[in-house]
Amino acid sequence: MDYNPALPIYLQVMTAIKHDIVVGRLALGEKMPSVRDLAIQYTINPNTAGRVYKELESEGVCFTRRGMGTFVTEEEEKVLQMKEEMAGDLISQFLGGMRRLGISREEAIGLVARYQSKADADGNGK
Amino acid sequence: MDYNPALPIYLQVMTAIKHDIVVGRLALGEKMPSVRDLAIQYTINPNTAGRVYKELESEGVCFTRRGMGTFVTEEEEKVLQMKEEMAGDLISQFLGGMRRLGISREEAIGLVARYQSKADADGNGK
Amino acid sequence: MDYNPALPIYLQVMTAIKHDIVVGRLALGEKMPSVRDLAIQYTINPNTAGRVYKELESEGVCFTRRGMGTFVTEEEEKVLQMKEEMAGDLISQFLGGMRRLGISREEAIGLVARYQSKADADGNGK
Amino acid sequence: MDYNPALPIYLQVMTAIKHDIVVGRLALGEKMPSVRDLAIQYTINPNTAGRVYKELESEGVCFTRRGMGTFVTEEEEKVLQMKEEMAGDLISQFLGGMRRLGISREEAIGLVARYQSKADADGNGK
DNA sequence: GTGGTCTAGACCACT
DNA sequence: GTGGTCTAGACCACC
Repeated sequence: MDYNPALPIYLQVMTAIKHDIVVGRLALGEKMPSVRDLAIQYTINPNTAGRVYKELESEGVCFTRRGMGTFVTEEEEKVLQMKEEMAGDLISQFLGGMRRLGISREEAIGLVARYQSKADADGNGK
Repeated sequence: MDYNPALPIYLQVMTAIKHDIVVGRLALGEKMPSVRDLAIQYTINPNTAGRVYKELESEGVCFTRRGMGTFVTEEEEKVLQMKEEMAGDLISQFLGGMRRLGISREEAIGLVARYQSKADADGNGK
Repeated sequence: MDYNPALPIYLQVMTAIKHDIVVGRLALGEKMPSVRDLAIQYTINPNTAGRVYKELESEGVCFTRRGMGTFVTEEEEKVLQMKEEMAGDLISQFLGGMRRLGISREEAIGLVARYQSKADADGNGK
Repeated sequence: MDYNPALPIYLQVMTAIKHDIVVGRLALGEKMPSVRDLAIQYTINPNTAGRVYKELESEGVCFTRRGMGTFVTEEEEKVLQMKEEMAGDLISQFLGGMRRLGISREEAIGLVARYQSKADADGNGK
């Protein structure tokens, strides 16, 4: 994983973990890596890893049991909410960019519906 | 303007200028700031500013006359092409993010159509 | 190498390298000197050497891999095209000079066919 | 007229004048501009203009009569010789360039015979 | 005044 | 080690 130096690393790791939960790579209630393992896995400082879990817990994304470890929340509701929030961020960013290009929401929707990526459109990679 | 350290400054300035052209803040054929003024305006080195214009020219976005200055292209066609390209990039990035959340294009379109920004919900029209 | 002050150095070095490729002193796909070595070899600034490679790459003459180096293109087609282009430039310049002397293309061809260099006439084969 | 800083100006002016003679813009025996007028015409120093005539005279291209001025040679033979010499230089330079591209004289002749300039070949200027 | 080129020296990311 | 970017400051040619 490579980090955007403009953003705090702990935020970027939080986002990556939320992704894992939303798409099911981390199941509801599943045990998450130890702080030390998380630090190794993301090549970050153990202190930073600890902060990641602390912030995620404050958002209700996970909870910790002393001596047991950290676990993904068991509330499906919460996961749906996360998904909506992350999707909302994407949409907001997308519509903002389109607006800056002078493109309305309706036009944007039409464009998304018709969108063909370059790779799809033509058969060659160049 | 604050720069994303993950991207070359000259690319970010190029994008900002393209935006200005696409939305008409810079008109077709209009004289653009001198290399030195651009450097001041974006707080970059005159060399970097020169590179911005050179790269933009190689993309056909502007043209330059020695001793006269740099000018926005006079081909409206080119501006439309730029707009499409920039919109395409936004869509690609948007759909990629949604796919990573496990959301299909069709679902994404539905979400965009129903999307209400926080600001809108609060009654803030801006 | 001594440079013609009337032409940008980077263009002259580009031409020299293209010559090397066209006549096979630099083979298809072969690794080219590093930017720093090129700078030493041609007694130019590393920045200028980098520009040479960048411009050559934009012409499709070479390609570059980060951390690996710069390599001659692997497309023989491209080399043939370069050769034709460089020959075309020579011919254009030659015919232009002849025309300025009031000599037609047909006459020029006849002169070339009968041409004996001073060195040849003296029996010097080089 | 713009001068190539790599070559002495007086040589460049000499070449320009020889051109004028070879193509007949300056006729056999015609009076040439005074040293002062030549200096103005080519925006060079009068000393340099004097040197131009001195060198041309030493080559037999012109002759001077005290109190009368400088005149183009009256020997048609000489003009032919100049033309041949200048054409020979062009041919030598041309064949040298071709040889450096690995192209023989015979091939070069074929290319010249078939040569179509870009402008001639296609009807558009771009 | 305009853009174009060059040098010097620095820091970065990738291998 | 590789190329890529950026700054600083200089000189040039053109208008």
